[in-house]
Amino acid sequence: MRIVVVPAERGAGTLQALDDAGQPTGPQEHTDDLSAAIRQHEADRPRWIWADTARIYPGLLKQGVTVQRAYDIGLAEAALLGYAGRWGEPTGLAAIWARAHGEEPPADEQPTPEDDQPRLFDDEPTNRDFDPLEATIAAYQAQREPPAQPKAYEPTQVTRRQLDLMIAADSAGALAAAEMSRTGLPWRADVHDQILTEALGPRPPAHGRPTKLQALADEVAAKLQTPRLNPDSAAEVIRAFHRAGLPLETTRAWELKRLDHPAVEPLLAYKSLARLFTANGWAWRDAWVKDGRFRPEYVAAAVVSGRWATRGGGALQIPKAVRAAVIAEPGHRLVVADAQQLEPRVLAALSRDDGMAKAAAHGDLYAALAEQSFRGDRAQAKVGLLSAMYGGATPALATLRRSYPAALALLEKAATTGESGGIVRSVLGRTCPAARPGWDAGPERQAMQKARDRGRFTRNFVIQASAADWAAVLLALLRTSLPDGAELVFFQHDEVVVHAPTEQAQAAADAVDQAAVQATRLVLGDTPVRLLLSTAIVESYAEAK
DNA sequence: ACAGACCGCGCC
DNA sequence: AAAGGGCGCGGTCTGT
Repeated sequence: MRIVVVPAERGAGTLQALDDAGQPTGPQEHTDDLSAAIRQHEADRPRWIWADTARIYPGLLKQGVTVQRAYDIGLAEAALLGYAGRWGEPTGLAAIWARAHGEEPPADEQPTPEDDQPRLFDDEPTNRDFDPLEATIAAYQAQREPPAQPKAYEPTQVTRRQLDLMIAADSAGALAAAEMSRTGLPWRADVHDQILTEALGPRPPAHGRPTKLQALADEVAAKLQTPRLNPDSAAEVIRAFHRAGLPLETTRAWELKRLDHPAVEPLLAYKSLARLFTANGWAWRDAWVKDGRFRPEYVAAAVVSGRWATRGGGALQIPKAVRAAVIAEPGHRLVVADAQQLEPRVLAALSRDDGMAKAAAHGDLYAALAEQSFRGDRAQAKVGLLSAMYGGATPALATLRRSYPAALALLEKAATTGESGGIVRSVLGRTCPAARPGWDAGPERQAMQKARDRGRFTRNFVIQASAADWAAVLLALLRTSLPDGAELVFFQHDEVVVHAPTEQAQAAADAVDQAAVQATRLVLGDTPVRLLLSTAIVESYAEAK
């Protein structure tokens, strides 16, 4: 069963059931208390169809209402327009929302009548009779039609089933994102404080530097014989090293490491601690940790590759150094599960490269590659393959091309497609943005540079986006299969953390394993490649891996 | 004084 | 071993 939801002001709204064909069935239901109405219907486990989960669901959660299944018209639209090669086109969706709330839609989101391309919102009226429920239903129905194909280029065949799986996973992801933003990641302020104090010294007064940081800054200044040197200023640091007779283009850590100078070691130590202090120090905690939980705002499918983003708190970059502060609450455990070597395994499955699939059929893909082709040199195999997926060049590249021709051909085809302005897709049909007209304009050198840049992007996109497909499906499956009391508290590209009552932790870990098996089958089909998840049941996040 | 570009680094 | 993909954030730098 499907029910369309259109919220109105002050918690009111309208519901309309749809049949399997997407046609309205039964009467419209107007309610002053949308949360209560949804709570009541949720007993039948409908799929809720609405314009924008991120704008509707947090309010429901606040009222204590959770739902199992949703269809997010906005995410579906982004996916379908992208698939049709029409990334970023303005559509009628914002207008539906705005008009439902009595607002004028922003000018840049108003449909452009002179655009003669078929729209997903063909019939959106511009008069005052506008009916947001009708428009929402029309948008949903339009999305059930087969999507248009891009005229210029069709990179891979994707079935409607695959697109629908992507939309379902994105929609479930949006639910999970709202839930996780509300739940938050358990965070022990006292443990965090110990970590900071040990590394930096006691918390300094506002605008002050911690003692250990100041000591390192002084040491760097002394060893470069530059009083009052600001180690945060790249320009000052470079000038100081030049005065010392040492060449330096940038202040990146790897470049500094090549220099033989007594200031290098304290400078690197300063950079590392300064990063901890500014990015995850006391001020960060004041801003983001409340009542024992770190609550960032998660945004599902926000990246063009389908990866999630977060806003605020840098939740996808929690450094290893502070993960010890993530501790399960009393009577609970953290189930930390991460997909090992996800991207190379996805490459092996997508390319159906026999040799690489063989290496990916067991535990350590890089070690197997090393045995097969690199005289046991695992580091060379790993760096070589990662570099090939990112568009770098290593001595290992020639060997990889010879030993794993299908895998390398997939990457190189994606790269050349991008270089010539084409688009590429993930396994479920997530499509990279089209090159803008004139994207490679300019002098030849510059044009070549832009082509190479786009080639590296599309080369990586097919892998990163397909890995994101897999992870999104995994999360969608896991979200509804966790045991009672277990909650998703963190998701980071290829890793999930579940907070569960101790007696349910093993069941939660089993649910993760099952979700991974199912996600592999749904996304990658019949493949010898194993997508391994390591699950650890721990008290502290730092104990995992 | 402020805004936006750029850098560098954390995570994947 | 090379310095390749994606992101968010806090710092400096630059232009107004």
